[in-house]
Amino acid sequence: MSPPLHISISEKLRHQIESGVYTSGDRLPSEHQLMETFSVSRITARQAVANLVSQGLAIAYRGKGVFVTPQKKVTYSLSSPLVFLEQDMARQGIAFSFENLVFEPAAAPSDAAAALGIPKASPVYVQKKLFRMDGAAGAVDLTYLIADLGDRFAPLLEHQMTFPILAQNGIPIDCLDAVIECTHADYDLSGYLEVPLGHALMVYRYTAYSSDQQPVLHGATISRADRFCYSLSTRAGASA
Amino acid sequence: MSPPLHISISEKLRHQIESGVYTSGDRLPSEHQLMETFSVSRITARQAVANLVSQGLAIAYRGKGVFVTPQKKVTYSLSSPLVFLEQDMARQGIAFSFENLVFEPAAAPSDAAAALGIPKASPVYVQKKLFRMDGAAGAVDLTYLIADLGDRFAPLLEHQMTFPILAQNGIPIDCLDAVIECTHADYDLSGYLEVPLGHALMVYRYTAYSSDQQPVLHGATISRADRFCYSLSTRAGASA
DNA sequence: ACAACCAACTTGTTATAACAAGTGAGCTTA
DNA sequence: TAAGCTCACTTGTTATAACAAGTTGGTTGT
Repeated sequence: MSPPLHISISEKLRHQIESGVYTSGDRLPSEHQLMETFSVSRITARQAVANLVSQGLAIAYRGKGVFVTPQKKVTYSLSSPLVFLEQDMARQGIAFSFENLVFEPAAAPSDAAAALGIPKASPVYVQKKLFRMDGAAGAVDLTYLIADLGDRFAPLLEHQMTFPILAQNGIPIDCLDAVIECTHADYDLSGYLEVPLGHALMVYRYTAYSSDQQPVLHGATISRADRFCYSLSTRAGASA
Repeated sequence: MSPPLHISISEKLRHQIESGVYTSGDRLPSEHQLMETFSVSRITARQAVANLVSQGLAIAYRGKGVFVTPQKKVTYSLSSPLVFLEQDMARQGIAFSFENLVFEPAAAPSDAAAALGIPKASPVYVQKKLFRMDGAAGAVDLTYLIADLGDRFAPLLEHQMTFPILAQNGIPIDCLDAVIECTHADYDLSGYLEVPLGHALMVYRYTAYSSDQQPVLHGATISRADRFCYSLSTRAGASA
């Protein structure tokens, strides 16, 4: 009838977080404190905390403690007219910064090649960016299918917004195909994205086409599922 | 340098799943077998399995064992022209069934009321459906903002697809606002959806408008994040 | 004053142990 | 034959214990 102890403790802490006893960034009681407060073993206290961490409500740092994760989500609007992540955040007035990690000619990854309809390992440009906004971090992987990109405006793409730069250079993005899915952080991502292993991630994968229906780039925006959500609208004058 | 034992074991099992040693529905080695195979304690073996379960790669049943979750995801296309879940699955040739749980007049829930722009607790119709497709289950909560729904075609909505029934009765759905986010199963949902506590869920929330821009209904489609994904396209003749 | 060290805290990993509880096969009994 | 029981196996929960490893602040020594 009664739930396991670790669930009860989790729920108690969750309610305290939701009711404001602990707010964004606060330190939760240490495992030792939970042991004494609830008269349980460390395993049980640990499992209670693990429940919160696995759901993204808190994050643990070895040597420091367990801290409440900000609960507010950043909404990325996918509605027409198409805007890239940077633009949409600017429109919403959310502080946004990104850091270029990689920008170089490379052989097309197999998934991007398939999406772009080109042979695997075709020559493309690959860009990797980290972005930060409102305390949350994410990653963007881009695969550009533009032959002479390097000579023309590659340097611009390293430091400026992708879509406007493309448009200014005669390649306006007209439409795209996209998939939104949820995956989990694996060992490849930990550190790179500061996401605990096993944490849920939102992945937004898209293929962008120019106005003549030719594929231009393939992208993946990877973000923490507890900090990001996506919105779309088919209404005429919508701007939510 | 070397990762913790339980991570190594998780990875080994994950690779075995991905390489086909264990496929959809197969039983993984029991905790006792893992203890002997890898010469570790039960805690470590358990933690290795817990990693897989928390990522949705496997699901554990007490008394039976741990079984591989189907990895294939069902894609729900949100592209224009608007189609409801049932229709899109039928179009893709995926076996689909739903079960009506609740259909009754009720006071509008606060979130639906806010989305529909009506006072809280206004009279509405509330419907709850469970659906099954391709081995996955999900739930649909609908809040209808139609005053004389009961007298006209309410019974039809219990057993047939929502959008066509609305259209046939003079209420064609023209456009919608939607948000896609990822949450986690809490105690309310376990059992109801056969989702383990803490499991990631995809939530698709939308407000549907008729052709005269009046809100008609508010809905939420809740599904397992490891079994569902959403796609959209702004291309003209797209049908992916 | 400053650097180095250390002690006390934190979470992370792992072992051993026991009991609870759900499942299923096989045996026993009516 | 059929119902019911038992036993072996499964995962779930919890306790105690020890060490590893990262952080922080205070103390000590130069």
